[in-house]
Amino acid sequence: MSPASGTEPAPPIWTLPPAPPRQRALGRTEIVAAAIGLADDEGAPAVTMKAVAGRLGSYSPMALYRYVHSKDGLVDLMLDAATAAVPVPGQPGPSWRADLEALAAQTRQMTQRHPWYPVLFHTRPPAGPHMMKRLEFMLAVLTGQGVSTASAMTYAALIDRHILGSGLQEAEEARMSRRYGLDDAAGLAAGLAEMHRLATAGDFPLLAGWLARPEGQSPEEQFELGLRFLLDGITVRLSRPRRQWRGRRARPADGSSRGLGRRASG
Amino acid sequence: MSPASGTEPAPPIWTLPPAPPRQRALGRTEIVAAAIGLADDEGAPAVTMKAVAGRLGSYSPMALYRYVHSKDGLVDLMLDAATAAVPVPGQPGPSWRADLEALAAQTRQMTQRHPWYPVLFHTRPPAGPHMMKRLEFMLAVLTGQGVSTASAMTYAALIDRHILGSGLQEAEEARMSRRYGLDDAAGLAAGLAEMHRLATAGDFPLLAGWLARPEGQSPEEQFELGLRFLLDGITVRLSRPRRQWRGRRARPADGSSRGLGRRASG
DNA sequence: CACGCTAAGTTTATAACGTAAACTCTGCTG
DNA sequence: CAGCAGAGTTTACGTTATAAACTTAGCGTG
Repeated sequence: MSPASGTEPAPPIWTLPPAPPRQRALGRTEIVAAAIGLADDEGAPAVTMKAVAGRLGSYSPMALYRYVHSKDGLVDLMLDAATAAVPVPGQPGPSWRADLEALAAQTRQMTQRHPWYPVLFHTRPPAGPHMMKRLEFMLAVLTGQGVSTASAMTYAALIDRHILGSGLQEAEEARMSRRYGLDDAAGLAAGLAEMHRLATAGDFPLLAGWLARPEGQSPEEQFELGLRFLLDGITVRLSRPRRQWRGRRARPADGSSRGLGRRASG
Repeated sequence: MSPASGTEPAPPIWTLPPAPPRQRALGRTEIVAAAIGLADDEGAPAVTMKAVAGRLGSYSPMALYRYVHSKDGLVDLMLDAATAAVPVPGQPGPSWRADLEALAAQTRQMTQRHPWYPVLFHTRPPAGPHMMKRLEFMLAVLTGQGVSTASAMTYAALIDRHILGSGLQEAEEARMSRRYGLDDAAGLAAGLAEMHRLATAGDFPLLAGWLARPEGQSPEEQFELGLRFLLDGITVRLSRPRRQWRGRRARPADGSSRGLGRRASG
């Protein structure tokens, strides 16, 4: 690199960066933000250590390890950071249903901002602090209506399953749209036509008919409908109290003691 | 390899395999069966081309490519083969609800035999012939009650979302149990205790209380409950017909025409 | 019988991934 | 000034999927 006898003049100093500001540039929050931005832009599989480091400047992939310990650690941080963005009230409000509807809507909006969330969620244990806070709120809302914590756990799990399942499905569709380029009409219609061909070949008239003109509820309507079904079901259970005035004593007959590793957060 | 001047005698011929029966040993079905067995035993990430080839005998990973074209192709075949194992009646029976309950139960049993199924399902487009057959049956059952194909699509999607979501959650728990060795008490309790510590540290009393004695509905009860909620919701919609005597003409006001890439199978 | 074609598998090579271990700076402090 | 610690890089290794070239077995045909 030394210009010992080169014909080129030495490059003017001021064209080079004035000095690498060697003062703890990197940090957990920056790294996680870069990873989230990358996942937002290009999807979950685009999150590689190299790509995240590159997005932060001219860093080597190994530079991240000092801060996030491993890729799984980075994913955990991403998930909890995204969860932190869904607002959770400090206390349940007057209407338990409104509370859960609002939380569900906020969570869904988060998964729409971060389509990778449902994809990565199921690859890691859900033990982040913000996930816990969110779950605690759901439990508070439900136990406030007199059900046991165990039942509240079940209801929360059903709701989160629906939210994440919806997001997962839409994330997959988005992924396929991306694969076939950004112009929908071209490749997407081709894939649809191929499916239609298979459906008619297999003698599936209803499916083929739908594929020929695929109309129906929007993802949004579908989400709302499923959520309504679940909340309606919970309503029935709440209005049929098993013990009078929200009895505090344990109810061992409520459910078997199985399901040790159960989890329910999102 | 020639025993030119070695002191060892030439190995007796009959200790060596008599002759490689070079007559089309491999085939799609064998490969897919091996991959499914591997995934059943060791989980979805254990399915690598090398491992599958090894399970079939002393094959090179590249031997599979002639038959399955790529790993994604192999996964597609695995998914459809597993789907083929859930029995689908040729015609809807007298009770639509019994039909859907039976199909859901059979599907769930399949996902319990193949915990990798929900994991891999969301990585591939659901266009396999047996998936289509299964979906066609659900559509037949529901449209037989007078709803449009579009609405039937929505209901089917909600049910499958619940089935696969349940399986996904349980698959994750199984994965964690495997990671911490097979003896539950040792590592699993430690992980639980760690979560409990975090919950108390974060001031989440309800969650901490539950973690201290984690009891509640079994996964089976949870699944049944969620399914009941969904079917109850669908029941309400069915018993409130929007058109008299299952009108055949299209109902464009049923839902917006959005949701082009929608899919609903399982 | 010799020839060559084709199907079936293997070998080799490449690019990308996560990450352990060793190394190289830089700036501060005793 | 010595050296120490923190920040980042380089190098290296084991995996993964898979393209491309090569090898071998068996069959049919001149």
